[in-house]
Amino acid sequence: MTAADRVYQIIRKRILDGQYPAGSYVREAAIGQELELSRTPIREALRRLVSDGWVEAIPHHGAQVVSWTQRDVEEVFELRVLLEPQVARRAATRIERSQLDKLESLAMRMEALCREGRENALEEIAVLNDDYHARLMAAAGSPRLQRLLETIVQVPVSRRSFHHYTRDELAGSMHHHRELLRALGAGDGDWAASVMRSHLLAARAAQLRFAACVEEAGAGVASMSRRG
Amino acid sequence: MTAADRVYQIIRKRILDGQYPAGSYVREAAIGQELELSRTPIREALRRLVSDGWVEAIPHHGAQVVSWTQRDVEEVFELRVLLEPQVARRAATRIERSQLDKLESLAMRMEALCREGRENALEEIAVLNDDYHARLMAAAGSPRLQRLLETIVQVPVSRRSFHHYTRDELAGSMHHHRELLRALGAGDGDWAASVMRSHLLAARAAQLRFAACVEEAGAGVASMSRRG
DNA sequence: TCGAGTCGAATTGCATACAATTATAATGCG
DNA sequence: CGCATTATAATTGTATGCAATTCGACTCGA
Repeated sequence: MTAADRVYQIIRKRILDGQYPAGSYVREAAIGQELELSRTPIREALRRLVSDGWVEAIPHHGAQVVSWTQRDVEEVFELRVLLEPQVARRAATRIERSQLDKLESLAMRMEALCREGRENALEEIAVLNDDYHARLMAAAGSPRLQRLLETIVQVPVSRRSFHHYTRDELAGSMHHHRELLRALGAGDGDWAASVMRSHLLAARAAQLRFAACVEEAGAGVASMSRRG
Repeated sequence: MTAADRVYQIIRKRILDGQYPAGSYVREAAIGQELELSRTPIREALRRLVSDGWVEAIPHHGAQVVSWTQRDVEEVFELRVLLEPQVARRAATRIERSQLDKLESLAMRMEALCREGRENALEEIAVLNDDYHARLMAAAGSPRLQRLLETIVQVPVSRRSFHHYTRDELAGSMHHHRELLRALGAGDGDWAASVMRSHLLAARAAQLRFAACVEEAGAGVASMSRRG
């Protein structure tokens, strides 16, 4: 692995974590100095981040971390609703027993964390959930579909719909994982795709509810500041 | 526009034209010398080509032009059948009169070329066809969907399904363009999506037929060379 | 006081030189 | 004669220096 690869992952992680907030500039010289590297590998990493849609390159001015509007979030959901059911459909006729077992184990661990209801259980569930979807994608056996989704679904943690779920919605999500396993086990692509679609539409609904809530609060704050 | 941008377009064009055949290596030094540039902008262009899936970067060895297998072609069709109907669906409720007129003009010119049946009419039709689809995409108003498709649909000319159409299939394709215009004019997303789907499935069928033909010919040649 | 123009600082874009790595081919050994 | 090993050449990976461009602040004029 080259230095540029490492820098790429470091910067991406910082964007995801919110360490580099939306709208801020990622300076080649600053990062190079911090990581004790020249600007060259930093530049390469930034160009990759540009093509992956994480930052926007403004000629001769810098690399700006992209801002996510509600419209962007909706656009991503629209694409996921198109593509991810296809992942499930393909996986249904291709997945092997061992992979299916692994998915089941992940589902079980998520359910356990869900029941437990600890403090930062959500974060752990999110990690397992990512693993679940990644393995499903691998089972689908379509490198292009995988690449497309990988460039799309990655979203800053602050935007993860997971964190806006009610207790019921979280339980429903766990149920989807289970049902998807049954559909996969039955080799039923239509069923699998349908479950995945429901899974995503549920997530979208939760996100929309959250966005409306934020919108209202924002309006409230705005009007208050206007009054003040 | 920077030098790296120009290099990117030059190399991509050469890959499309078959000037850089699949499997060959694109050397930084060679292109730099030819274009009288240093390796730096060449490198940037190559990295972009890698993320766009045109070449494969082999660490410390070079950038290799990707080879398209029949499986790759099928994968691309599968994705297009998912995504492009959505383009049509979105466009149906968003397109404006002026854009619609422009599409109609393009469709007319393609039909004229088709009737004319000149020697290299196919090439001209292909250009107009690309324009038609690009404008439709613009009318859909989804930058992400556009980016996704742009990175997917570009395919070396030698692979364009257009060139494998029978006369009837070409006429059918023209008819699809017309029907899509009617659907868009009616603002009917379902209709538009359905027409686009047919359009793509027809293209896929033509490509499959062509592939089978090549396969057979290849087998024949192979057996002949075995005999010889 | 406001606006236009100009100058300067900051940042990226590109060229060049060097280091690291890998494939290849020659060579020595079994 | 075949295989492993090593040396070499070719290529990419990285560092550094300079050029080009842009943005912002300051000055000058109305």
